[in-house]
Amino acid sequence: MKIQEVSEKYALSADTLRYYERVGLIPPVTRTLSGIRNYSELDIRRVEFIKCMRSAGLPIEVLIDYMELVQQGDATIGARKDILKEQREQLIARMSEMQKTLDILNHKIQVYESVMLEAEKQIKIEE
Amino acid sequence: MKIQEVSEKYALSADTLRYYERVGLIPPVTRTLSGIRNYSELDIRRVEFIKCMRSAGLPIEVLIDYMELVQQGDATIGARKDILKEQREQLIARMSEMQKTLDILNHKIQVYESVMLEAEKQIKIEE
DNA sequence: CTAACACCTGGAGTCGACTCCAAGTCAAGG
DNA sequence: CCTTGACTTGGAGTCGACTCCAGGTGTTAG
Repeated sequence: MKIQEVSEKYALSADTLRYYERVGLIPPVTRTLSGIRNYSELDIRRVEFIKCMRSAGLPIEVLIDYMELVQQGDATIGARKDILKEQREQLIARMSEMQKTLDILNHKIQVYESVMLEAEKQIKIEE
Repeated sequence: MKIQEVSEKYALSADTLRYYERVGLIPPVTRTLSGIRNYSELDIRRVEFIKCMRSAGLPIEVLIDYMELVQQGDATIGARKDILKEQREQLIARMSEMQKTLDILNHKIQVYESVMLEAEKQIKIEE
């Protein structure tokens, strides 16, 4: 799979895919003889994983550290688990912040809605 | 309430509070005669609201637009509601992305955990 | 009255995460 | 063979959201 296909499939720009590889978020992708990226199944699974983690806001630096450990093999499983657990806690914290905000948004929208209904009634009375 | 107290109470730096005011996220704060910010109840409620919205990732630009409408009075209630509804949709979308990621994190952590348990057993057998 | 410390402003700097560009190479159709 | 369009690299630029700084003013404890 060439870079543009991957880009389209995962809604990540080709520039972003190259950037991810450059900074070590994704290990070097398979290439054709002439040097063009040719994403393998494994490369694509990595892109998918990184996209998912990024979309939840995990910082690039943390993911670089994690992917480095993955490259180093099974001896690093403990360290990897620690990273993921830490990120899970932070993710849960962010989600609960967001839930609070969502509740407030819902409440405000509801208030606006009823204010608008009142205003409409008022107009009807005046008619 | 002086800026430092507000800063401590809401865990926002004094610089950030001034920045929010400068860009219009918060309308000009009450001042003492000598020009020092003296946050009123209302000012503080605004800080609280903005902090909450920002912590859920609502963009500053959107919040500036919203706060501008708030300043313009009741005629803008419809427009405000539209903004909030739009932001609510985006928030829900982000949260569901995060839930997916959380599921994957949980799964990965669980796999690592069982891999580590297996390794331990292996060591026991070898002993 | 002065030292020390919080506050002020305008503007510049930083940081994370891309995003764009120039200048060159490669692949496929006519 | 030549053109056209996708690919390559290294490096610079952008964007959102702060964060810091210099140079000055206000305030309060001793």
